[in-house]
Amino acid sequence: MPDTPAASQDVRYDFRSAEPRWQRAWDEAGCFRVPDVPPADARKYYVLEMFPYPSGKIHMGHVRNYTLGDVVARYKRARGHLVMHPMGWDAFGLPAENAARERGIHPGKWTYDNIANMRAELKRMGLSLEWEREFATCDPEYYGQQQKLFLDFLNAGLVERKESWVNWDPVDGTVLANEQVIDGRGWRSGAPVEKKLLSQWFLSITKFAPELLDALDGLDRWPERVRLMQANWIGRSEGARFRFRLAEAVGGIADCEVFTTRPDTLFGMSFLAVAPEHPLAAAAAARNPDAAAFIAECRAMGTSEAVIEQAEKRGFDTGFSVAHPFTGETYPVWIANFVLMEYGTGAIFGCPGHDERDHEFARKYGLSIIPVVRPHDAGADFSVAEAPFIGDGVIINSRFLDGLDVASGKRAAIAKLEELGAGTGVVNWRLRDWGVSRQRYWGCPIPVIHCDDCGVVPVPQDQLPLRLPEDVDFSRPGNPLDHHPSWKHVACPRCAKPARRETDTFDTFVDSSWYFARFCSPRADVPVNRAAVDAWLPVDQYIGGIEHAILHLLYSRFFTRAMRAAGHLALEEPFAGLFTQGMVQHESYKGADGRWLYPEEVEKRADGIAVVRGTEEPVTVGRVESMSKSKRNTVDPGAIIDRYGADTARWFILSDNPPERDMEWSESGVAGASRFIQRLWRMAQGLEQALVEAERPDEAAGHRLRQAAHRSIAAVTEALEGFAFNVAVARIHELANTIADAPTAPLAARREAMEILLRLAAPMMPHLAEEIWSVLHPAGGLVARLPWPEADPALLAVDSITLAVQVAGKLRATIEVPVDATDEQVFALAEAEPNVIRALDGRPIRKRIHVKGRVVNLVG
RNA sequence: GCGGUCAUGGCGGAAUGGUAGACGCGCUAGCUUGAGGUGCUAGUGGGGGAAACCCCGUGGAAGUUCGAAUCUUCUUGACCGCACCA
Repeated sequence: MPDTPAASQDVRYDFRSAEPRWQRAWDEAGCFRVPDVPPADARKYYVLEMFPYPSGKIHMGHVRNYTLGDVVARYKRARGHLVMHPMGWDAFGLPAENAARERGIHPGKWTYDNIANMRAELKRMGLSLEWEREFATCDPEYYGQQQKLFLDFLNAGLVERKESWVNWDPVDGTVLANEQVIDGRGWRSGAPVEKKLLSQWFLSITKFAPELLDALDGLDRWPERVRLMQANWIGRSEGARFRFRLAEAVGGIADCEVFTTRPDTLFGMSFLAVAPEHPLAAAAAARNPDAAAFIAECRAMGTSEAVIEQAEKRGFDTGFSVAHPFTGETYPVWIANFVLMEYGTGAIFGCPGHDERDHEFARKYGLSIIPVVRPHDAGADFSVAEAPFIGDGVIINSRFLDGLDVASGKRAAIAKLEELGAGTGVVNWRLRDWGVSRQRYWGCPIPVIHCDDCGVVPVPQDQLPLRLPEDVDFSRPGNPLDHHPSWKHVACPRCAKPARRETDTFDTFVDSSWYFARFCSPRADVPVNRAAVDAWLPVDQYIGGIEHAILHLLYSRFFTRAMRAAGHLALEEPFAGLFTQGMVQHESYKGADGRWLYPEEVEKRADGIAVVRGTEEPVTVGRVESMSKSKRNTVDPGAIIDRYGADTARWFILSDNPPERDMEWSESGVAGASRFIQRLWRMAQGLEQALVEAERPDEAAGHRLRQAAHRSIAAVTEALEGFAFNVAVARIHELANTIADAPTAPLAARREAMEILLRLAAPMMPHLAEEIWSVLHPAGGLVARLPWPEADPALLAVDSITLAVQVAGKLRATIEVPVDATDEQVFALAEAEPNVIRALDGRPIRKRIHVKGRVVNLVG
């Protein structure tokens, strides 16, 4: 619509006053509140975005994540669902302790101050969140319930205490996660990391390994690649587990068990290798200082250095030997750095002819390489001397296996092993139990007490929550809980003798493994109110970053099953639908001296040259990459909302590209979104007045406008259903263009089209929708309460359509035909088109194709 | 190495096997407005043509089909995940 004089461009939409006003209105009307236990006839819908870590400020990734979730929540609400959309904080973790060490702020104060900041920032986005359900995982009310859950799991036999190898930082006196080990050194202390055997708590996730794998097939609203990543992580493999008898027992060890997926190649064996942590290696070390030195070297390597060393396979010949279960021949036992204690049995038989690692190892140490599988198409020159052969083929040099293919060779070898009582066919899993002990302060205390007489004793239920002490000292390295003067000293609940509290706290992944369930009844004095979780779970749509594709989601799936085993819910899968969003990226900039510059420090001049704002210093524009503080290519959401408003930020972030892909945040893109918001505001001016209709309003144009508006309903609905928010945005742009192009249509039609547009756009730009709606309907309610618009079928019906006419598959013309036109009518029209006649060039038509509503193709 | 995803104008992208490039950004020209981020109109894949139109075009090569961005095979490249998993 061309601007009328009354709606000139000085009419600006004042988002600064409107946005807070509508946020208050939604809040006061309680638009987003739902009961813990919904009415029986309610169509529930649970929308959840991965809750944030309270780092202090929200970033663009949060804006994208929460905007996506909010569109879903608002849309589903309009579709008549009872929508739960809660928010909370993943509030335990190391950064709070770092702040305490570096700046002397208590982790609790640091965390809650950050939460207050970020809550205010999120509220400015106008998200349809139910803040009444908010909690932080560091609230004792939350972690106390987590402690109860842990004790329930302990009772249910899902918790174990066992020794495990950890990355140990000898300077900080703490265990490091793999990602905290950089080049073999502690990320904070810089000290070489050691492998250390510690007694730790484990959750028995492996008990559910088959179920966790099989259930992936049913998660049909999860991205395929996430399911694949989980399947790989769980890592099921079929093979055989069997024993080699040692030629001579050492240190009381008489045999050595191995796991293999290739029992068919057993006759190609040339050595046996064990991990440096294997008992046989220890036995060798006890007799031979050189073996001990080799093992110590492997251990000092740490987990991360192993990556650097991965090319080099190293081994140590123990001098022990084992007997082949089929032939009785003896083979040497090596300690090898490439054998993992954690996988299988920590021991393998080496078959250099048909395994790359074994091949490399055998060549390095001059061990024999025997071919036992020959490719089906092998020529006379077949050899495994240079490279191993991994594929399928015919088994050779293998006595009773000769002539079989690989698959039947495996079966035959396993049958023989079982017959000999040497071993058995097994399924092996890559997944390991989940070690949850962390030697840290800012985490949920593990509620057990160690008593010299009674062993491990659970903290009694009436003493939960077991709170963290407030008075802790961060000036010393190590775990403040451990060196707290009094906290860990307690009487044993069972025998009343002096005992010690567990001073480890939980891995923070534990906190986030059940928060989605807690949201259903966040104030309950049990972990979850059964009626609430039965009604609300599963989460219908979960939205978050792909970086959590494995651990967080797998742990949550495990927790759901563990909670079921403990009787807290009846569910198998926590997240029925999962959407993984892409990252937010930005150009990076460097000044003349190579320093990184923030986007706001850079000015792009009209001549296309970038300079440091206010100077002549040239700026190098770098790659578009994920926003990171180190590269300073970040944009502060708060600043964007200050300048453009929340609706603009939301609209741009949705419009740029499909949400699963990485997006580029660009200044021009935001400016464009802002212009569109202002344009809609201008277009709405005057529509509220009961103006005298323009002379002779164009009823036909009005009808066409109405048809377009009602078709938009179907188009936008389809786009939103498919998470194609960028397409939904495009459809709304089209409708706006159509309205603007119909200035002669009757006011009522233009107003109806505008109202439809607003309601379709409302999930994405909720404030502007309310603002315009309130002008058009001064006494009307909130758009947030309106149902989704419904298209009038009469307006969707069309009486004629445009058909493409092809000649031999090439477009030559378009024709207008009645929708119910017969083939004969369509062909007659098509063949009369001058351009079609010319393209046929006098050739008779050999074939006529008419696909109703789509195309006509004539082949001459 | 194994597994997976993707490839369309200057850019982001759209397209149930049926008019490729919707919509936006950017750009060009004109008109307006007026000095701090405007508004309007027209155009904008490449080539040819005054025009009507024609030819080419969805990383590359082949195939299936009346018809392929879409399906199949091969190939190239980018990205992601796992990675000594026996």
